[in-house]
Amino acid sequence: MLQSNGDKKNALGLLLMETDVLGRSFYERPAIEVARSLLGQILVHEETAGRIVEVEAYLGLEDPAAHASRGVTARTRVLFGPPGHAYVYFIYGVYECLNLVAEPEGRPGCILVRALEPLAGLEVMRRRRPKAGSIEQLTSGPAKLTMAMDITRRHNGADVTRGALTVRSPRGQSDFEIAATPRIGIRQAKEWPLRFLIAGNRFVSRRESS
DNA sequence: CAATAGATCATCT
DNA sequence: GATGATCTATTGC
Repeated sequence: MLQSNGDKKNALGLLLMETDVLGRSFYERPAIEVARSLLGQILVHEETAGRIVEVEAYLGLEDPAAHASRGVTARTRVLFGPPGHAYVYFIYGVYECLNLVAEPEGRPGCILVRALEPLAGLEVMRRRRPKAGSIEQLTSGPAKLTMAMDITRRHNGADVTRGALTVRSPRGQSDFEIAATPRIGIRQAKEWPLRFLIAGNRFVSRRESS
């Protein structure tokens, strides 16, 4: 969209002016509801920002694909804590993925943020992801977006209703259709339609799915 | 295009 | 000791 350096710096400032940080009550709801509501919201970390276009809901003990399904461990502790906090886990010895904790304290539902539409700090994102050949590839995957926005395990447990890492809501109305599909990359509960995305958006991690 | 292998380590069995 | 909520490069059609 915006091309010059000056404009890009402005892009983040404008974004902050036009959005409000989502509070605790937003997250203190069933995970599926929070997942759908997160679409179209803006993830902000330092000088970078992106619009959430794809998420997955993970439930509790009843969801065999969820990390929380085996109860409280050192890793899953934050999932059982209060909502509105980040759960960042390390996977495949290489990557980190960002989740947002939902549901009232004691219930471990969470939302995996799978793809963003880059809105601010594109220059920085490109530098952090030199292998991305196009803007579409910058943040179109759960580990791509954490790399592009420098979200790491140091954010595990961070409160996203305040501080450096936040989710913000645009004031205007958003108008888009939500598609639901099975979740990606799991072995258990493969068919559950808990992946939600903005229909037709070109920044989602996969075009087609079934 | 689609399929697959390799990277590489925290976490849990 | 095996496995994984992924990405990338490479191979093969």
